[in-house]
Amino acid sequence: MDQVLEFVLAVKAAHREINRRFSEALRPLGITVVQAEAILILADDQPLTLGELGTRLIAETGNPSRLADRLQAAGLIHRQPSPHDRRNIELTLTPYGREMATRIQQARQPLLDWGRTLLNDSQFAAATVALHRVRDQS
Amino acid sequence: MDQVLEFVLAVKAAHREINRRFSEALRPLGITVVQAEAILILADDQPLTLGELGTRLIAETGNPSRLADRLQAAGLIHRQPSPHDRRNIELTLTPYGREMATRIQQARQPLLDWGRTLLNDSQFAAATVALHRVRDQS
DNA sequence: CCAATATCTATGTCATGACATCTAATGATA
DNA sequence: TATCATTAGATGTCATGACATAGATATTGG
Repeated sequence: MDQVLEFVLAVKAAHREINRRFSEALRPLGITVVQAEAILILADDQPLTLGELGTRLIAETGNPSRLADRLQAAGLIHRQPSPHDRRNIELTLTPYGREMATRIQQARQPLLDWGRTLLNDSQFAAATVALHRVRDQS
Repeated sequence: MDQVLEFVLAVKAAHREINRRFSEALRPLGITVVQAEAILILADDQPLTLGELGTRLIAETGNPSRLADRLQAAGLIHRQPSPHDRRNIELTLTPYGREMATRIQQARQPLLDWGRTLLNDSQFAAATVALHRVRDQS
């Protein structure tokens, strides 16, 4: 088969498998993969606006309004209009959200350890560079 | 950042970019990426049951019943219970579906050409092997 | 042959991505 | 200043993935 097509299928399959494993690890926490990613992003850098969060989630279009709805409903984040520009909504973690961030990291660690057994350093570096080419080279 | 995490993010970003470009190329045809993949799979190997199609689409769980609904509603496929085992539904392309397969391949070709400029043969091979590791190495 | 089990598909639900459109708030320009 | 354009977010719609469950059909074991 065409080499490019094989690569594309491999990207798709790897993405699925990664999400499947992460989702499984998160099941005891009662949150989804995307919700976990959002919480970790906020734990690392607060406050963020909805648009900034969307960019970091690599969700290109639209804004994660509804994702924020669910995180807020679950008591994980606060949502507050910025005093400087009331169009901006600033998101911050609640105490429960910060606790959840810790639990997510704990749940994720075995996956990262597993991942590290798959490839050696130079293989990871090469694969990551190759994947970045898809986005960067316009 | 952790090397595994970088790799994971790169997989996600590459997958998004690939889908974005393919979706854009397909817009004139009025079908989605997954619909196009299903049609190409059927064009290559008919008839297929829903389960077999699901496997080839790398959609691990569930079955693409609703995808088939839409393809059928669009006049692209036929859906017929297998005479040997009436639990199986055999999918085949209609003449319109076969014509669509050709148009999809034409729309996809520029993307494959673009893809080939991103990496050389050995880079593609190495990246594909690395990605397969994620699925194969349990 | 019958009952239990397994398999395949359909369907309901939820979260998400992509897209379009709408509103509120801000900024820019005549 | 008044109007228009821009920006951020909210919301509606559709297709999909993941998951659970139900119904129809086959298979298997007694």
